Amino acid sequence: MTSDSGTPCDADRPRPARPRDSAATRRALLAAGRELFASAGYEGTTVRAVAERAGVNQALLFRHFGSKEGLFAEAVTGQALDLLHDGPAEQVLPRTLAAILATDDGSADDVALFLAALRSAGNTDAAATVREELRVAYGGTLARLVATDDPADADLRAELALAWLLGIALLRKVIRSEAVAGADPGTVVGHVTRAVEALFSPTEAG
Amino acid sequence: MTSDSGTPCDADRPRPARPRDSAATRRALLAAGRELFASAGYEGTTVRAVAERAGVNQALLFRHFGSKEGLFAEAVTGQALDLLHDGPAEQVLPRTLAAILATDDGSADDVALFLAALRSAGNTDAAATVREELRVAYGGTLARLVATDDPADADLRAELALAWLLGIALLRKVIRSEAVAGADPGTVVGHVTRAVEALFSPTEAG
DNA sequence: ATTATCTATAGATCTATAGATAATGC
DNA sequence: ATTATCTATAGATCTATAGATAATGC
Repeated sequence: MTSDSGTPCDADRPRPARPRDSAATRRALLAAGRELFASAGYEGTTVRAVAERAGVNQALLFRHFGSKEGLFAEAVTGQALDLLHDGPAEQVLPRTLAAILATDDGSADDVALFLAALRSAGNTDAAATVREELRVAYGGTLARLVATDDPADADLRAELALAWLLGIALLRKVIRSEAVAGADPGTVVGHVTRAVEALFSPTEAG
Repeated sequence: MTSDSGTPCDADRPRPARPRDSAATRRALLAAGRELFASAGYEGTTVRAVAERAGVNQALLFRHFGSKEGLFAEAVTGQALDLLHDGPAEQVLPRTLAAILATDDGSADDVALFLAALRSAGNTDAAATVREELRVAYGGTLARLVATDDPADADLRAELALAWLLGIALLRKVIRSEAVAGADPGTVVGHVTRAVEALFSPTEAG
């Protein structure tokens, strides 16, 4: 039943001969990786899915990044720390929170690092590196906003605030709670800010 | 080099003939599943690893639970809601927090539900069910502690508190932050309680 | 001639099942 | 005779690689 000449069905084009653009291929793989890692985690993302989403042959992923871990590291590391330095340090928390609440599922660029860190089971070295980078950068910035003499206590309170950001991202993106997802972002920021002020202000005892 | 008779090496015992105890096998699989799902998530846990940890043949897992998802559902669902009802509702938050901070890696029984929900990539129906169950049960209990007239706002604030618990569990168990992991549990509970009081108390506007 | 892209497949998992073997209950 | 346990393996992935094919640069 296979006609010898022509065969106009889509299945056996002789290869569409993609435009030769190494840099664009690399960018496409990075973008696709960020999206999929963010939405499905490291283990839930296959290299085939990344390549398909990028519109690129699967073998090119290995040519460019060596391994799945290599792609993960380059795609995610350092990605969303932009948010941390994208304004005054005093407003890191509302700024990050707004980004978490604003992004839709299409391009989760800003919070990709958050979600990838959350959802990657973490047996991977690359995932552990990403999480550590996130923790140190955010924790350090937040710690300077805490009103206390005790450095250890400042670190603790800062990381408790970071934990809240992570948890809210989780509830919003993974658990998809309607209460959080459907709420007015301004209201959420207001509540969280008020509570974090209590967390960061001096305790009555000290 | 293989001796014909005897061969005292461990490798070819004729099968140790495990004690026949269907109920014990089932319990062992459930316990092993809880531990591994909690520490590695759904996708990071293989049925072989569960069976090995349970000291049970891998095929028995399917005999008892039908599938990996079946085991996950039975192992995790309804597991740690005990914590929710294990004392006065007013103290759900410090009680859960104390459990999150107290458990060591060996037997993460009480917070297994939290962690399994966190780390399972969620494409699984069973994982989504677990997360939803957790959200509804905790959210509902916490919402009754919020001082506000607006039900929608009470739900929102309650789930923000739940998000915090999830985030703290994440930072403690997955990211393994030393600041949170090494802190005195009482101190952590104090900080969080103080901030949540601000979150749950009436706003100045309303 | 060099370099990007694609084909085809090796090798290592992992879930799940069919059917053999051994222990208990009657 | 029934039921728990075990062996062995099918079938479907998934990562990674070796080497063929086609497009660009000189």
